[in-house]
Amino acid sequence: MSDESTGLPPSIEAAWGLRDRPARGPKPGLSLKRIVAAGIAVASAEGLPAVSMSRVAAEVGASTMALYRYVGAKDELLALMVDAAYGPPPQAEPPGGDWREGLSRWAWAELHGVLRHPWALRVPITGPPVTPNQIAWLEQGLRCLGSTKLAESEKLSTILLVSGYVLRWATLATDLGELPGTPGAEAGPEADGKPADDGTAYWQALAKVMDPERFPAVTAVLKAELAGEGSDDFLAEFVFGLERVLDGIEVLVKGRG
Amino acid sequence: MSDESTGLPPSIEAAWGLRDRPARGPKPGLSLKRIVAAGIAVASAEGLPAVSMSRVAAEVGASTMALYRYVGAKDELLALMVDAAYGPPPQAEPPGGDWREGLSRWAWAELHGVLRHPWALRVPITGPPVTPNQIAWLEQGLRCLGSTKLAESEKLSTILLVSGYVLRWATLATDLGELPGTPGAEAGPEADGKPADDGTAYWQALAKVMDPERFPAVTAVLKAELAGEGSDDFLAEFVFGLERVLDGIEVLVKGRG
DNA sequence: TTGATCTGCGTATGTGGTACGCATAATGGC
DNA sequence: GCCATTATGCGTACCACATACGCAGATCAA
Repeated sequence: MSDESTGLPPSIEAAWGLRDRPARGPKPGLSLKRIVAAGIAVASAEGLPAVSMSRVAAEVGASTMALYRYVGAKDELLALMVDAAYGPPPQAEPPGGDWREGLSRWAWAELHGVLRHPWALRVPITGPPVTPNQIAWLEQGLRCLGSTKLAESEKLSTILLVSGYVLRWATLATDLGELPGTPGAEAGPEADGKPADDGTAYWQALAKVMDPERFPAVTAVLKAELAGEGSDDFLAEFVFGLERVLDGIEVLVKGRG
Repeated sequence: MSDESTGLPPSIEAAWGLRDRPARGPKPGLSLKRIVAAGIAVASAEGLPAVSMSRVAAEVGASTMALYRYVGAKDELLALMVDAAYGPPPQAEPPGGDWREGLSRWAWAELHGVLRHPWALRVPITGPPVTPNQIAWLEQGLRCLGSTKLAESEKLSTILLVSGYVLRWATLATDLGELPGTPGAEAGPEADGKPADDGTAYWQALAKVMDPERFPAVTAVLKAELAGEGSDDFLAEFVFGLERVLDGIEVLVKGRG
């Protein structure tokens, strides 16, 4: 039952620093790190769809199949890319500090991370987090709650809640084209003839297909958005939701304090 | 500038009921509805990866290319599948009712929807919602907030917040294998020799790769999870986060009078 | 009836993930 | 120092899949 097999793919174990290089055999000409870095370079420059095994292999100057000595499948490469894109989490507040301040910082750091690597938002989720940096982020988040009296499972749910908000918001924001740096596949933001999308294209399209009488509430929002309320500082909308989440957590924490 | 082009794909416009059938030409032998239903059938029975254009075509007794008379690309088919899976939203509370009660119902309905169609969680997001049912869900959610004094953009953020929580939670829960009905691609939950995953496999794997001294907070959560706290009723964890979200919103709503 | 128009779909193309197996390189044991 | 052992790089497939293109036949306006 408790033997040493983790059930995790070898490349993930390698990312954890397990799996020392075997004694016999030729030295590896590549490294996981280089491959992952190449994948990130491609994704950053040309978007996630451009990341194919052969494209990444070309980037490191190897053949396609050489990569499979380092990762078991493309999914693993993508997972490792996301992990590397996150990088190590920001340092924790001194223990005993304000949990709200800490979680807020943590959320902002995650936001900045995914905005620097928008492609990471498009990587299909294949399972719960198992890579070192992701776990390290989780660790930092949980530590922020160390001074509270929440149960362990509640802390986990709380972190999940905050992180979920950040990722969802970032995804929608990049979807709406309100942010730079999300090349769909090939072209830059305004490489074609059309003017750069200012984020209203979505609402305009909606206005044309929607019956205002059937959808009065959506119509009201739509009008407000087209009138430009709040779009002058799109981060203000992020702050709004984040404060809501933290308020909700605070209600609970104080109730236990 | 405001001509009649929506910029949306024809199949999406068709889902909105625009685009009457042209007068000339043979009658279509298929329909969007049938194609989408076939896609859902395949996804439900064999998982999202099994949904290929040829597989869906076989399901409706047509050739692969016939589908392209109805949808412009596979992405559109997936979007329409998700829309159909959501279906119409639950009926709104009588106007003026309690917003919290309404939003809570709304969140539960969404949860039940995605648990009935777990594959929908795996459909890659390609843009903001533009399909009729998705907009209808948005409408219902916004209406719940009709009795509050929130600004329009705040209402939108609020709905995004709640929906984001539901979807993230459902995704993680299905990832952990705690739920039935998520066939990865081919096999049922326990088709191979191994016993059905009770949801602890993830935590056990983590325990083996993680250094407890570097990750004390994660280790604490892990121990609690392995000890079985809360896993007896996995929906309790959903409730926890949902109540946090609603509490946070309530703080704001009450602050506005 | 005739021609415009639209449908179903056969064919073909390109791309991408990945199984398999061989030649080659490094190492440990003798 | 020689050889069995063990890894590595990678060439060669294979297969699945999305989708461009174009033709034949159906359908209806005139």
